Amino acid sequence: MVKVRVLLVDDDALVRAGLRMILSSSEELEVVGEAADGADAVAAVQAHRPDVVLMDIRMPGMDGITATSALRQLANPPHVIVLTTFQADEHVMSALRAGADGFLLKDTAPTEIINAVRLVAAGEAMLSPSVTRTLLAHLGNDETADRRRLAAQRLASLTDREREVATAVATGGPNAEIAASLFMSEATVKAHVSRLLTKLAVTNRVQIAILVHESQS
Amino acid sequence: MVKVRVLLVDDDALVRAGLRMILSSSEELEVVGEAADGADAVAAVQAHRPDVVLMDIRMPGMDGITATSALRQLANPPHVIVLTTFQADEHVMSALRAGADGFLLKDTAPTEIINAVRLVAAGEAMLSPSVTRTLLAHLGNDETADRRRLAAQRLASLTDREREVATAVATGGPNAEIAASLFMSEATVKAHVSRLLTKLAVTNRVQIAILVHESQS
DNA sequence: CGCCGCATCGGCCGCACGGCTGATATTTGA
DNA sequence: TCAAATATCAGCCGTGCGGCCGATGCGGCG
Repeated sequence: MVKVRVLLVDDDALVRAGLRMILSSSEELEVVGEAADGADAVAAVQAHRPDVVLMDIRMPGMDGITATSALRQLANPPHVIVLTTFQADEHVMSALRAGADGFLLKDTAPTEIINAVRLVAAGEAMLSPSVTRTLLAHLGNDETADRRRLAAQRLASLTDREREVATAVATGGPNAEIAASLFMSEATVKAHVSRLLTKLAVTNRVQIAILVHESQS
Repeated sequence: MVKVRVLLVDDDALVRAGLRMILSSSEELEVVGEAADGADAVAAVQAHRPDVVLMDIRMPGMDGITATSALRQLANPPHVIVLTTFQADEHVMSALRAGADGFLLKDTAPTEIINAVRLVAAGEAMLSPSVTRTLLAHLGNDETADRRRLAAQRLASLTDREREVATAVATGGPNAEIAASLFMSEATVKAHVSRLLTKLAVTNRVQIAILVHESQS
């Protein structure tokens, strides 16, 4: 059976040593290299062709997020697990968008880390529970979805024609263009927009556009 | 210590019995009721006020997804874990959008199920690894994400200050307000906006707002 | 029938927007 | 250290935006 090849990326040598200890306790894993920052990581990946990269976020030079993006650009990219102490929400989202297959907090139990590496190597994904929480929140549970519902609700009070004008406004075109696309006079567009502003209780067309876009997010 | 109150929703009595067995092996959990379809589930939730609902997707009558949506509308809604045999991608996404805090496959180990219930009761979230996989795929695959990346890319060519102005423009306020919030003169705001229009290759502030909002979706 | 909501258009007017030109610090980098 | 980029501000000016008033036609409803 071929071992899973792992690369450790962390600016702290102690952390790398600790991880190496943990991972080496599994027969199936093999640490094939280490790197201290993002740039090193890219080079090390090309040199050692690991299956999985354990990546810290906070590093001098190229940070873990950008490094992850860079790695995913490579041919035959490795799977990446982000391993960090904090879970600031933006980090979570940007790491996952950058193409990470895992996001673990450093207080994760050693056996869990090993398990995560094996899963990720097999093409699955693994997140710490609280990270999953953040992800789901961003997906549409909380305020994001509430804002969407609210926007949709306000737009619902409009007539069909008004809503057409609103979506046209949301494309960013000038009134003349909107008039043409909806087969009406520019004066009519202005009349509609005026009514939209009052009905939606906003002060200019930018906010109309925002509402429309929020309702469709 | 107060036990976590659990409600089982599945049209198959055998499955409910099995789950009851599994969960009752934990001291911290207490199955307070069962339901055989979505409508029953809503009624049972109102009757028993569970902390966590284990919800099957495929059920006669109201399915698990709609039931989940319905439950989240309630005051003091319970956490919902979807528990199903298949993991068709649309099911995963719509369940999570409906507000599920967990999504487990029925082949999940009993201890994992118990663990998931405890986590979810504590406000965390828990997904089976392969479900996480699909979720992440949907996060970075979509045309939505492509549009997001494109927008973000265009905004990346801006300077920090310009980006601040852009996000301020995206709030829909007039130039004077933007000037005040960023501690600069209105003339400077106009200068920045003009440069934004050229750099982003758009024709008016509405389109700036759209770009900003797309980049953050 | 008259009333009302909706969609359509026109004109007037003030103001915010956006283009253009040009000027002065400050910071960055070669 | 000097040039380039960036951030700051000013004035001018034309156009689009948005407020306001009013008019017409059309369909539904009591």
